[in-house]
Amino acid sequence: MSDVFRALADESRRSLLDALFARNGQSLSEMAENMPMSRQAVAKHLAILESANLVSTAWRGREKLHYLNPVPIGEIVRRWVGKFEDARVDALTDFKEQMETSKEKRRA
Amino acid sequence: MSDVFRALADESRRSLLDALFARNGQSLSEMAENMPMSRQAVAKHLAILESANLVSTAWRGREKLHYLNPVPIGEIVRRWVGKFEDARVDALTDFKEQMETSKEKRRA
DNA sequence: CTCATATGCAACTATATGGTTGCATGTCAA
DNA sequence: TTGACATGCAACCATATAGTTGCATATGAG
Repeated sequence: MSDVFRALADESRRSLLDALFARNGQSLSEMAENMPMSRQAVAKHLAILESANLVSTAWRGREKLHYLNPVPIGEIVRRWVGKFEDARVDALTDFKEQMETSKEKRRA
Repeated sequence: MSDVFRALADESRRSLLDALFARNGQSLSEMAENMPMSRQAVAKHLAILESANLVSTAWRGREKLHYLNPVPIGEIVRRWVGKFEDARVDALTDFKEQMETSKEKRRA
Protein backbone atom coordinates (compact mmCIF):
# COMPACT_ATOMS: atom_id res chain seq x y z
CA MET A 1 0.00 0.00 0.00
CA SER A 2 2.69 2.45 0.95
CA ASP A 3 4.46 1.25 -2.18
CA VAL A 4 1.63 2.65 -4.24
CA PHE A 5 1.96 6.14 -2.76
CA ARG A 6 5.71 6.01 -3.10
CA ALA A 7 5.38 4.96 -6.71
CA LEU A 8 2.90 7.71 -7.49
CA ALA A 9 4.99 10.35 -5.72
CA ASP A 10 7.33 10.72 -8.66
CA GLU A 11 6.36 12.91 -11.61
CA SER A 12 8.26 10.76 -14.12
CA ARG A 13 6.40 7.67 -13.01
CA ARG A 14 3.06 9.43 -13.28
CA SER A 15 4.08 10.41 -16.81
CA LEU A 16 4.81 6.80 -17.60
CA LEU A 17 1.34 5.81 -16.40
CA ASP A 18 -0.08 8.59 -18.55
CA ALA A 19 1.83 7.26 -21.52
CA LEU A 20 0.44 3.78 -20.96
CA PHE A 21 -2.99 5.26 -20.58
CA ALA A 22 -2.57 6.88 -23.98
CA ARG A 23 -1.25 3.69 -25.52
CA ASN A 24 -1.19 0.50 -23.57
CA GLY A 25 1.34 -2.28 -24.07
CA GLN A 26 4.44 -0.28 -24.94
CA SER A 27 7.93 -1.71 -24.82
CA LEU A 28 10.68 -0.25 -22.68
CA SER A 29 12.45 1.32 -25.65
CA GLU A 30 9.27 2.90 -26.89
CA MET A 31 8.55 4.45 -23.53
CA ALA A 32 12.12 5.61 -23.09
CA GLU A 33 12.00 7.49 -26.40
CA ASN A 34 9.39 9.83 -25.02
CA MET A 35 11.07 10.44 -21.71
CA PRO A 36 13.85 12.99 -21.08
CA MET A 37 16.20 10.48 -19.51
CA SER A 38 18.13 7.34 -20.30
CA ARG A 39 16.52 4.01 -21.06
CA GLN A 40 17.99 2.60 -17.86
CA ALA A 41 16.40 5.31 -15.78
CA VAL A 42 13.04 4.55 -17.37
CA ALA A 43 13.57 0.86 -16.70
CA LYS A 44 14.07 1.61 -13.02
CA HIS A 45 10.88 3.65 -12.86
CA LEU A 46 8.93 0.92 -14.60
CA ALA A 47 10.34 -1.63 -12.16
CA ILE A 48 9.06 0.47 -9.29
CA LEU A 49 5.64 0.78 -10.89
CA GLU A 50 5.64 -2.96 -11.44
CA SER A 51 6.57 -3.80 -7.88
CA ALA A 52 3.84 -1.45 -6.68
CA ASN A 53 1.47 -3.48 -8.83
CA LEU A 54 0.48 -0.54 -10.94
CA VAL A 55 1.94 -2.02 -14.12
CA SER A 56 2.12 -5.57 -15.44
CA THR A 57 4.61 -6.80 -17.97
CA ALA A 58 4.72 -9.49 -20.59
CA TRP A 59 7.59 -10.58 -22.80
CA ARG A 60 7.14 -10.76 -26.54
CA GLY A 61 10.38 -12.07 -27.89
CA ARG A 62 13.07 -9.67 -26.84
CA GLU A 63 10.60 -6.91 -26.04
CA LYS A 64 9.13 -6.32 -22.61
CA LEU A 65 5.66 -4.92 -22.95
CA HIS A 66 4.06 -2.80 -20.25
CA TYR A 67 0.40 -2.64 -19.35
CA LEU A 68 -1.60 -0.63 -16.90
CA ASN A 69 -2.37 -3.18 -14.26
CA PRO A 70 -5.80 -4.71 -14.51
CA VAL A 71 -5.78 -4.65 -10.72
CA PRO A 72 -7.30 -1.22 -10.45
CA ILE A 73 -4.90 1.55 -9.58
CA GLY A 74 -7.49 3.52 -7.74
CA GLU A 75 -8.89 0.84 -5.53
CA ILE A 76 -6.11 0.67 -3.02
CA VAL A 77 -5.66 4.41 -2.94
CA ARG A 78 -9.35 4.99 -2.52
CA ARG A 79 -9.64 2.52 0.25
CA TRP A 80 -7.07 4.36 2.31
CA VAL A 81 -8.24 7.80 1.38
CA GLY A 82 -11.88 6.93 1.82
CA LYS A 83 -12.05 7.03 5.56
CA PHE A 84 -10.93 10.63 5.54
CA GLU A 85 -13.87 11.42 3.32
CA ASP A 86 -16.16 10.24 6.11
CA ALA A 87 -14.50 12.59 8.55
CA ARG A 88 -14.84 15.52 6.23
CA VAL A 89 -17.96 17.15 7.55
CA ASP A 90 -16.94 16.72 11.17
CA ALA A 91 -13.51 18.10 10.45
CA LEU A 92 -15.03 21.13 8.81
CA THR A 93 -17.27 21.64 11.81
CA ASP A 94 -14.40 21.36 14.27
CA PHE A 95 -12.32 23.72 12.24
CA LYS A 96 -14.95 26.40 11.95
CA GLU A 97 -15.78 26.18 15.61
CA GLN A 98 -12.16 26.73 16.38
CA MET A 99 -11.86 29.64 14.02
CA GLU A 100 -14.99 31.31 15.25
CA THR A 101 -14.61 30.66 18.92
CA SER A 102 -15.52 34.22 19.81
CA LYS A 103 -18.48 34.47 17.51
CA GLU A 104 -21.90 33.64 18.69
CA LYS A 105 -23.93 31.39 16.52
CA ARG A 106 -27.41 32.42 15.60
CA ARG A 107 -30.07 29.92 14.79
CA ALA A 108 -31.59 30.36 11.36
CA MET B 1 -1.25 17.80 -6.96
CA SER B 2 2.12 16.13 -7.07
CA ASP B 3 2.60 17.61 -3.61
CA VAL B 4 -0.27 15.48 -2.41
CA PHE B 5 1.29 12.23 -3.59
CA ARG B 6 4.65 13.26 -2.20
CA ALA B 7 3.08 14.08 1.12
CA LEU B 8 1.22 10.78 1.29
CA ALA B 9 4.29 8.78 0.29
CA ASP B 10 5.73 8.89 3.79
CA GLU B 11 4.53 6.48 6.45
CA SER B 12 5.08 8.96 9.28
CA ARG B 13 2.92 11.53 7.56
CA ARG B 14 0.16 9.01 6.97
CA SER B 15 0.36 8.22 10.69
CA LEU B 16 -0.07 11.88 11.49
CA LEU B 17 -3.17 12.02 9.33
CA ASP B 18 -4.42 8.92 11.12
CA ALA B 19 -3.80 10.62 14.45
CA LEU B 20 -5.78 13.66 13.37
CA PHE B 21 -8.50 11.38 12.12
CA ALA B 22 -8.67 9.84 15.58
CA ARG B 23 -8.64 13.23 17.27
CA ASN B 24 -8.79 16.39 15.26
CA GLY B 25 -7.27 19.69 16.31
CA GLN B 26 -4.15 18.49 18.09
CA SER B 27 -1.22 20.74 18.88
CA LEU B 28 2.28 20.04 17.64
CA SER B 29 3.48 18.88 21.07
CA GLU B 30 0.54 16.55 21.44
CA MET B 31 1.20 14.95 18.11
CA ALA B 32 4.91 14.71 18.72
CA GLU B 33 4.32 12.78 21.94
CA ASN B 34 2.85 9.90 20.00
CA MET B 35 5.51 9.79 17.33
CA PRO B 36 8.87 8.01 17.62
CA MET B 37 10.89 11.06 16.66
CA SER B 38 11.69 14.57 17.80
CA ARG B 39 9.18 17.38 17.93
CA GLN B 40 11.13 19.17 15.20
CA ALA B 41 10.87 16.21 12.87
CA VAL B 42 7.13 16.09 13.43
CA ALA B 43 6.92 19.81 12.77
CA LYS B 44 8.59 19.29 9.40
CA HIS B 45 6.16 16.54 8.47
CA LEU B 46 3.20 18.66 9.48
CA ALA B 47 4.57 21.55 7.42
CA ILE B 48 4.69 19.27 4.39
CA LEU B 49 1.14 18.09 5.00
CA GLU B 50 0.08 21.69 5.37
CA SER B 51 1.74 22.83 2.16
CA ALA B 52 0.11 19.92 0.37
CA ASN B 53 -3.19 21.25 1.67
CA LEU B 54 -3.97 18.10 3.56
CA VAL B 55 -3.86 19.81 6.95
CA SER B 56 -4.91 23.26 8.11
CA THR B 57 -3.63 25.01 11.17
CA ALA B 58 -4.92 27.59 13.58
CA TRP B 59 -3.12 29.29 16.43
CA ARG B 60 -4.63 29.26 19.88
CA GLY B 61 -2.30 31.29 22.03
CA ARG B 62 1.06 29.63 21.90
CA GLU B 63 -0.34 26.39 20.56
CA LYS B 64 -0.59 25.55 16.88
CA LEU B 65 -3.59 23.33 16.32
CA HIS B 66 -3.80 20.95 13.37
CA TYR B 67 -6.92 19.91 11.51
CA LEU B 68 -7.60 17.53 8.68
CA ASN B 69 -8.20 19.90 5.84
CA PRO B 70 -11.84 20.54 5.08
CA VAL B 71 -10.75 20.59 1.45
CA PRO B 72 -11.25 16.90 0.90
CA ILE B 73 -8.12 14.82 0.87
CA GLY B 74 -9.55 12.31 -1.50
CA GLU B 75 -10.92 14.61 -4.13
CA ILE B 76 -7.66 15.59 -5.72
CA VAL B 77 -6.29 12.07 -5.55
CA ARG B 78 -9.46 10.61 -6.97
CA ARG B 79 -9.56 13.03 -9.82
CA TRP B 80 -6.12 11.97 -11.00
CA VAL B 81 -6.62 8.32 -10.30
CA GLY B 82 -10.11 8.30 -11.76
CA LYS B 83 -9.17 8.30 -15.40
CA PHE B 84 -7.27 5.08 -14.93
CA GLU B 85 -10.41 3.51 -13.60
CA ASP B 86 -12.07 4.21 -16.93
CA ALA B 87 -9.29 2.43 -18.75
CA ARG B 88 -9.55 -0.62 -16.56
CA VAL B 89 -11.61 -2.91 -18.68
CA ASP B 90 -9.77 -2.05 -21.86
CA ALA B 91 -6.45 -2.57 -20.16
CA LEU B 92 -7.55 -5.94 -18.98
CA THR B 93 -8.69 -6.81 -22.48
CA ASP B 94 -5.43 -5.71 -24.06
CA PHE B 95 -3.48 -7.60 -21.50
CA LYS B 96 -5.35 -10.83 -21.96
CA GLU B 97 -5.17 -10.57 -25.70
CA GLN B 98 -1.47 -10.19 -25.44
CA MET B 99 -1.11 -13.08 -23.07
CA GLU B 100 -3.24 -15.34 -25.20
CA THR B 101 -1.98 -14.35 -28.60
CA SER B 102 -1.69 -17.93 -29.73
CA LYS B 103 -5.04 -19.04 -28.46
CA GLU B 104 -8.04 -18.92 -30.64
CA LYS B 105 -11.13 -17.29 -29.26
CA ARG B 106 -14.37 -19.14 -29.46
CA ARG B 107 -17.66 -17.36 -29.57
CA ALA B 108 -19.99 -18.30 -26.79
C1' DC C 1 26.63 -17.44 -38.19
C1' DT C 2 26.76 -12.68 -37.56
C1' DC C 3 25.05 -8.37 -36.44
C1' DA C 4 21.81 -5.11 -34.79
C1' DT C 5 18.28 -4.51 -31.37
C1' DA C 6 16.17 -4.88 -26.59
C1' DT C 7 16.92 -5.47 -22.17
C1' DG C 8 19.47 -6.36 -17.72
C1' DC C 9 23.06 -5.59 -14.31
C1' DA C 10 26.43 -2.98 -11.65
C1' DA C 11 29.07 0.84 -10.16
C1' DC C 12 29.05 5.48 -9.44
C1' DT C 13 27.32 10.48 -8.51
C1' DA C 14 24.52 14.31 -7.00
C1' DT C 15 20.76 15.77 -4.64
C1' DA C 16 16.53 15.14 -1.84
C1' DT C 17 14.80 13.51 2.31
C1' DG C 18 14.14 12.31 7.08
C1' DG C 19 16.18 12.72 11.00
C1' DT C 20 19.10 14.99 14.70
C1' DT C 21 20.71 18.88 18.05
C1' DG C 22 21.11 23.60 19.76
C1' DC C 23 19.39 27.94 20.30
C1' DA C 24 16.05 31.89 19.59
C1' DT C 25 11.43 33.68 20.01
C1' DG C 26 6.88 34.26 21.69
C1' DT C 27 3.08 33.50 25.05
C1' DC C 28 0.79 32.11 29.33
C1' DA C 29 0.94 31.87 34.48
C1' DA C 30 2.55 32.97 39.02
C1' DT D 1 8.98 40.43 35.92
C1' DT D 2 10.32 35.90 35.75
C1' DG D 3 10.11 31.36 34.40
C1' DA D 4 8.12 27.49 32.05
C1' DC D 5 6.11 25.87 27.99
C1' DA D 6 5.21 25.74 22.70
C1' DT D 7 6.96 26.62 18.62
C1' DG D 8 10.33 28.21 15.00
C1' DC D 9 14.80 28.42 12.79
C1' DA D 10 19.28 26.78 11.26
C1' DA D 11 23.08 23.80 10.82
C1' DC D 12 24.33 19.40 10.34
C1' DC D 13 24.32 14.18 9.16
C1' DA D 14 23.09 9.66 7.06
C1' DT D 15 20.63 7.42 3.84
C1' DA D 16 17.44 7.03 -0.10
C1' DT D 17 16.49 8.36 -4.61
C1' DA D 18 16.93 9.63 -9.41
C1' DG D 19 19.91 9.86 -12.58
C1' DT D 20 24.28 8.60 -15.21
C1' DT D 21 27.67 5.44 -17.90
C1' DG D 22 29.64 1.06 -19.31
C1' DC D 23 29.30 -3.54 -20.24
C1' DA D 24 26.94 -8.20 -20.46
C1' DT D 25 23.30 -11.08 -22.22
C1' DA D 26 19.49 -12.64 -25.08
C1' DT D 27 16.68 -12.62 -29.27
C1' DG D 28 15.22 -11.63 -34.08
C1' DA D 29 16.73 -10.64 -38.93
C1' DG D 30 19.64 -11.15 -42.89
